Amino acid sequence: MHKYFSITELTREFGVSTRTLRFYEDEGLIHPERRGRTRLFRSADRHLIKEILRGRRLGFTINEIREIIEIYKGPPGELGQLQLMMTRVAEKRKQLNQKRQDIEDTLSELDHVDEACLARLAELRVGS
Amino acid sequence: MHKYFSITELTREFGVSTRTLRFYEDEGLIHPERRGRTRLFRSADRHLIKEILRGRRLGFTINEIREIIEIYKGPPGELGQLQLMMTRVAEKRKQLNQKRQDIEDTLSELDHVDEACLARLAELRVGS
DNA sequence: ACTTTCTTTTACGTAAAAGTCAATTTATTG
DNA sequence: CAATAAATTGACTTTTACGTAAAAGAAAGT
Repeated sequence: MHKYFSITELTREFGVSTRTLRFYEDEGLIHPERRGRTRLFRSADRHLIKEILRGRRLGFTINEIREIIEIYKGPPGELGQLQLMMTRVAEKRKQLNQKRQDIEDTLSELDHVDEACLARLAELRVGS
Repeated sequence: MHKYFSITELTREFGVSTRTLRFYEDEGLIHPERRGRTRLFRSADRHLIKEILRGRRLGFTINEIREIIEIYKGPPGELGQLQLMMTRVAEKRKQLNQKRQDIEDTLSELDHVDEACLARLAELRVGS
């Protein structure tokens, strides 16, 4: 039952360097345990790394990723904090919707390009 | 019929600095005309800027954006080039689909957070 | 015990994408 | 036409997100 992951295990799984994982720790995004000086990653850390890399693929900065991770930490007890959090969630959702729209637009332009390519191919085959 | 846009007009429209637009020109992404030394942007440039910023929001690098823009320039005549281009289109589509999946995943996690917040709010209102 | 492999810390380096500043030019307008 | 505003280039700086190298401690196989 493999309780811990080593750093290289995770670098191999996710295709990142040890430097990157240590950097994320420095940034306070993950908090692996220690045996002596060696880092021991648990599956919670592993899951967080997934989230981080997902954010990275979407072009979020480390700070934005940090915000998202903070959000995941679950709802706080106090009313004011709750309302603040819901505002933040709405904000992130807005950013994500914008990105989604950007993706749809780009994909549809790629579709046009593809069609144009196919048309040109057909022409070539006929031997224009 | 407003044939040209000035640089500041476009910086205002898109919320970027003049330095940024000049940077994109240096990178060969846009090619505004010149009257003397002053840049004159046409709507084609304006449209390109939109594409660039869209790519930027999605976390593409300048080089990746350049690739996308190259793709938009329309299908080439020669067969080999055509096939190469279709490969590139497929590649970009793959990246975009990954990003879209990332967005869906993140949005659905935000939904969970939101629900948790609402639940907690309800509790508070009852006065737990 | 020896070697190999992993891991650590510390510190400096770097590429990308602009920001900032200074010194000019050019354009506009009262 | 002098003044002011807007635009230019060029050089230097900054921020982000790591890369890389050095030096050394620890673990594991032979």
